[in-house]
Amino acid sequence: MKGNDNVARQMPDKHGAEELHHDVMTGDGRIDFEIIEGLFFAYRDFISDPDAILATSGFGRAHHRVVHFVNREPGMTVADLLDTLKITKQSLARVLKELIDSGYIQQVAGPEDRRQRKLYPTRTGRELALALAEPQSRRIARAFEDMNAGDRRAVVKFLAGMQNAKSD
Amino acid sequence: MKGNDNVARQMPDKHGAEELHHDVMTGDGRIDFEIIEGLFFAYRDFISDPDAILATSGFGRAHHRVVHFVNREPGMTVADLLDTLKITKQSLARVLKELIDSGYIQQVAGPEDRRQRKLYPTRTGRELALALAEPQSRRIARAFEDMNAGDRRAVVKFLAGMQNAKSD
DNA sequence: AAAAATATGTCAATAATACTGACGTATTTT
DNA sequence: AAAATACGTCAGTATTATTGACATATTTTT
Repeated sequence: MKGNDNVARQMPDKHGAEELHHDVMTGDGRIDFEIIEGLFFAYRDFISDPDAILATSGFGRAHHRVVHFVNREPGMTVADLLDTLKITKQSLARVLKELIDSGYIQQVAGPEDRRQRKLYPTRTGRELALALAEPQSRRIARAFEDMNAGDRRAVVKFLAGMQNAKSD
Repeated sequence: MKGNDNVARQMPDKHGAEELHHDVMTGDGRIDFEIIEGLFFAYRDFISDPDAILATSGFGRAHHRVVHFVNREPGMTVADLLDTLKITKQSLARVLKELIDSGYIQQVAGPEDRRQRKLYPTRTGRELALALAEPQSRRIARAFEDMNAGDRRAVVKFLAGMQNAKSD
């Protein structure tokens, strides 16, 4: 009973007079599709660079994010990381454990508060983070190629403006 | 045998003289961390708006992307969609089927090539796409609030420059 | 007309990332 | 001593994605 019981061939208009939209959705100019789609495609391609590198080492995007932020803020705690990534403790657990077991990150008990695990990158962890950031940075440089300093400031301001207000 | 065999407490520096980086990764100024991180946070918060709406209707991000692009280009085929989303046919299949079964999208056999399934949004599908786009657009408008037309052009150009070259 | 290519669908198995809820342990604060 | 905190872990589940193989309808090529 396999195969292609291709509904469309039998009934191109199944529910009879169901109204279909053949016109492009414009939102009457009230929706900024240019930016919405620009962000989607930009981000899709932006993360494809590190994805290709990660695929060879058996890691995924979650590992990338962890190794990135630990390198950017050495000594950050697990709680800091959870807050930055906005994921749950359980989601982070496996990824972080794998990075520690593979020698990319190490934990050190907090000097004041010994309940905390302060996270630090090893030399290899630093190298990985840089290797992942490099193609992304090249892509960014290419995008800014013939733009001026004001243009760059506009982009930085825009990206900041897109973010939720910091809670702390 | 449960519980917390907290490695960090026993051996804060497990591999002995393993070098840890306590310094912030700067990339010697060769890596554009400001934009890399700006993009990450901006995108993370940008997709959190529709996520909240989708959660109530039992759909996920994949459904969002499909319903969005079908609305933006009614009559697109399955192949078009695969090319836009850069996912596999199998990944798309379930999501598309659910949207069709729920009455958000309909298929019509291609008038010239009857192998093709041309995809069209129903009225409900159009409404969903607009409802999802609205908070995103509001966020974008807020980000552009006190920026001028040139700033906006810079952002558009930047987002375009971040994308891979079109293959066709 | 037969063969090949194309567009799509489907089955099976699997992986990565994420979630909720509950509970355990070490440590610090009250 | 009790409560709160930081972290880890177990169990179960959901979503999104993957690869590979194969089926069907249709169109194009030979």
